[in-house]
Amino acid sequence: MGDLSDRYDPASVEPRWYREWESRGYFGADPAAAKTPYSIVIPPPNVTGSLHMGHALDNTLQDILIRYKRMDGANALWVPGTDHAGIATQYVVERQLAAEGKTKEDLGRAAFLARVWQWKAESGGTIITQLKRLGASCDWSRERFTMDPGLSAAVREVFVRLWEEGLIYQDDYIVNWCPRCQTVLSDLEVEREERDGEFVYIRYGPLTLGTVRPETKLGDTGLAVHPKDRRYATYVGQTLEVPSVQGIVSIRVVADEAVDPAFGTGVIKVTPGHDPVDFEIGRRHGLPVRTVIGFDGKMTALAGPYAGLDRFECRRRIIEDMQALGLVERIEPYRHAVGLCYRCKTVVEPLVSTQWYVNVKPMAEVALAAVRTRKIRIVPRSWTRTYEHWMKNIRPWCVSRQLWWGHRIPAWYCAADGSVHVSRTDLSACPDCGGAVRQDDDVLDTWFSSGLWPFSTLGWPEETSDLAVFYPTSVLVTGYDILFFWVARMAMFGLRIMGDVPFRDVYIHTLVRDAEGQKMSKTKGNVVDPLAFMDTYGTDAFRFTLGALAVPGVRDIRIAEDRIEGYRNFANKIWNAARLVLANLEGYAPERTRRAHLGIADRWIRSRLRATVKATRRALDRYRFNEAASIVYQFMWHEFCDWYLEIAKSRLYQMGDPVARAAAQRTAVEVLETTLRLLHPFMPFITEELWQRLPHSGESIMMAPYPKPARGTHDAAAEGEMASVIAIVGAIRSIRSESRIAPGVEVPVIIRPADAAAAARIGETGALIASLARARLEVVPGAVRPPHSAVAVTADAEVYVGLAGIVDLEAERQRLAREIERTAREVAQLESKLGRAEFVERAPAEVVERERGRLAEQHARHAKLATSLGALE
RNA sequence: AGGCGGGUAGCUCAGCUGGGAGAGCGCGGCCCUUACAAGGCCGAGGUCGCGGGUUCGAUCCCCGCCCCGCCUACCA
Repeated sequence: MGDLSDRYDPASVEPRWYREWESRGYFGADPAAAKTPYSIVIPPPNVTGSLHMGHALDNTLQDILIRYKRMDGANALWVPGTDHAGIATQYVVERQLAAEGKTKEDLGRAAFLARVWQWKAESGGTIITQLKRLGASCDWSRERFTMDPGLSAAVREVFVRLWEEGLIYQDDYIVNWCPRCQTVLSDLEVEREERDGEFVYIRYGPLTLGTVRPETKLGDTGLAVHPKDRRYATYVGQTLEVPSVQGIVSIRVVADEAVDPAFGTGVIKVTPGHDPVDFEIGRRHGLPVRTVIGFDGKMTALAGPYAGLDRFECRRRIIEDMQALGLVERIEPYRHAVGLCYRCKTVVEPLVSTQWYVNVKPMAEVALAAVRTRKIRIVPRSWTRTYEHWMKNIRPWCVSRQLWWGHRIPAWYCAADGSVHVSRTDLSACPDCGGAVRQDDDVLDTWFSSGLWPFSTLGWPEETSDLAVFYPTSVLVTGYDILFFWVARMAMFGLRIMGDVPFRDVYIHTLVRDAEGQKMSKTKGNVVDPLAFMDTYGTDAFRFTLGALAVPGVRDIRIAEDRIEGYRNFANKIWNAARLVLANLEGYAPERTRRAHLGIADRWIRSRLRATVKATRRALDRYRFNEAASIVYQFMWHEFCDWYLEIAKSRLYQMGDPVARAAAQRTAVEVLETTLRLLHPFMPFITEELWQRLPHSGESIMMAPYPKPARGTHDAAAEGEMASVIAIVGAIRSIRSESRIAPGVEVPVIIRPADAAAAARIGETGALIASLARARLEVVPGAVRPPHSAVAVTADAEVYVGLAGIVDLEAERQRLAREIERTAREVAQLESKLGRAEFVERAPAEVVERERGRLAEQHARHAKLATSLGALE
């Protein structure tokens, strides 16, 4: 085939094959198929988002697994889909409106939602197209969206059930409020950031206390000290009349364990309306909530003269006013953590309001047990601790959001009798009194619907065959950043609703950082676009890079461009190896060759292939993507290309010896074809393109069987002989290189085998050695070093390279001296080790034996080299 | 504060149950040898953070320390 260019051009191959696979229906799974099910649900990306590095890694790994299992005979299903991403999507559309000078209130709820749906229609296809570009073999006929009718029905069903079971309830509680987004945030949605602030010591009559939030003083309804703090015992229970910016105020002193007597003055002010700890203290002691900061982040009417001020402006003003009144004892600089909205980074305001909660505690216990009993296996296992810690300390999950985009809470309020009704169907009248009802304005936290993803996508609450066959899913692949947000919630919901784990394995991978190890973010401007990498280096090279970087561990990986370039070169290497093979297939007739015709190299590469197949499968089975990648890489490049093809070339060109040629052809084709299948999950496109051109059976590599270790191909003898060849050839090449012998010049070489067995081996492989080392070879048992020759010693031979007229005596002396020194060090080390009685007595016999063998070998080597050096004169 | 993880070749990192220190890139030398210069061959380069301990033997296990990350947290 002379029509292959000498460079692999991904752009001309990739789109063609993806279309082909898709149109032939290879991605689809059939629940009725009589095969072992293997299923994955995609972590749904934001519907209006675009592919970033994290997605690329996540989905490449999933595709590797699903392609591997599909080839390996499983009924493989990969369910794709997208998430409505409530707050994120709403935020984007709100910004679009702002650019037009409008707000969502200007549009009203219905029109705003229409606008979001429109935006979804416009941009929702982007990420799907990009996933296809990546080669993701998802079953697109099963694509889902969290706000599809079916999935919305699942959300409502779960909400109602949990309500009926008393696990969902409403509560007046202190929440994390984002004054900018105008919504409550779950604890997980609040980011912590260290900031410099001021610690202000304020006088409260006889007591002094420190605070970083003096403006909340206006909402104080108590003071608290530790119950065992003797300093303040006399004040506990008293109501103090203290001067303040609002005149004399009455304030009660309570004793509470939450106070740390060693911090500050040991006295705290209690502001139940604006601090979570204070809220709890207030509840314990019956202190009233006094809300002085509103949902807009401004001071309320209760703040008296400060009403209407921004909370931070109020802080400055109140400090000044207190200083004027002599109420400030001192101010110290103070660094502390503030809570920020994960979306817009606005400082979160703790506020009391009515919200919907899920009592996750009982579900968490079950989900915790599932991991402990290994019904869910977390890989790598180190994440189980983190998971356990979180599950054990879990608090009620606030699920209502004051947003418009999302699943509206299925609760209706009756204006007439004040009753609340949670219902599977929309209500138009109060079931109790028939009065008018109004649905709750809020929507559910995005993670509520994604928590149902493993079963809602398979059709639940309908009893579908998909659900019966593919649930629980086989593995969930995701980054550690959403272990709590998502993985833990799926575990809880799956066990509660389905009565079974949502997935058997969870493979947690790391995050992708830039080359400097920085987290990628739009604001930092260091976001690298995976599409650009695919354009420049090809999708296969990019995927292979991600696979090779996917180390089991918690250390984040850096995307390094030179690495991708290296694997681009790898793709090119494969391409050219295939070119060589394809160009020499004329008259290929595998049925006419027999095992007996196979040469050493043929047997060797087949034996190595077997080991490679075994190791690759083992690595993939354990989610060691990097190992699998490196094993195949090593084999393909450094064994198949560097040695086998180099050796096979001469036979492939040898039209005069059809038997030898056929054996080489057959081996080259079979090994290459198998390696392509082995590589396919990592590099789907190039492997398909080449596989199609090679002799093969079946219509596509992606539906061909994944290689299994071929029986009868393990060949210790051939591996031993090739190891000997490689060592001798390496020794000769090394001498050639150091002695500056031009590559074209043939050198005379005399080989002295170490023993009869070695002589036999080298007798078999002599011609091979000669051609690989460009040598005129003589095998002479008991040979002495000829004059003007350089010497090398391998495990089973002494090698004399004749350098008459070329050899530089002094250079050779130095080379030998270095070699001898190295060997002597080795010998000394081994001798001291073996000289210790404890080692010989207590180490396992095989270890001692191996060390003895090595010593003998090095000893002999040392002696031979020393002799040679002596003979140099 | 607690938890987790990292410190191995110039750079980025592997090193799975303790027993010969590896890869890629980079670097130096020689080669455009008809599959591939996105290539071939040869080579240099490491006190495995520091100090103890366990062990016949430690990059690996234990303790302490020094740096660097990350996550969780109601010290106002």
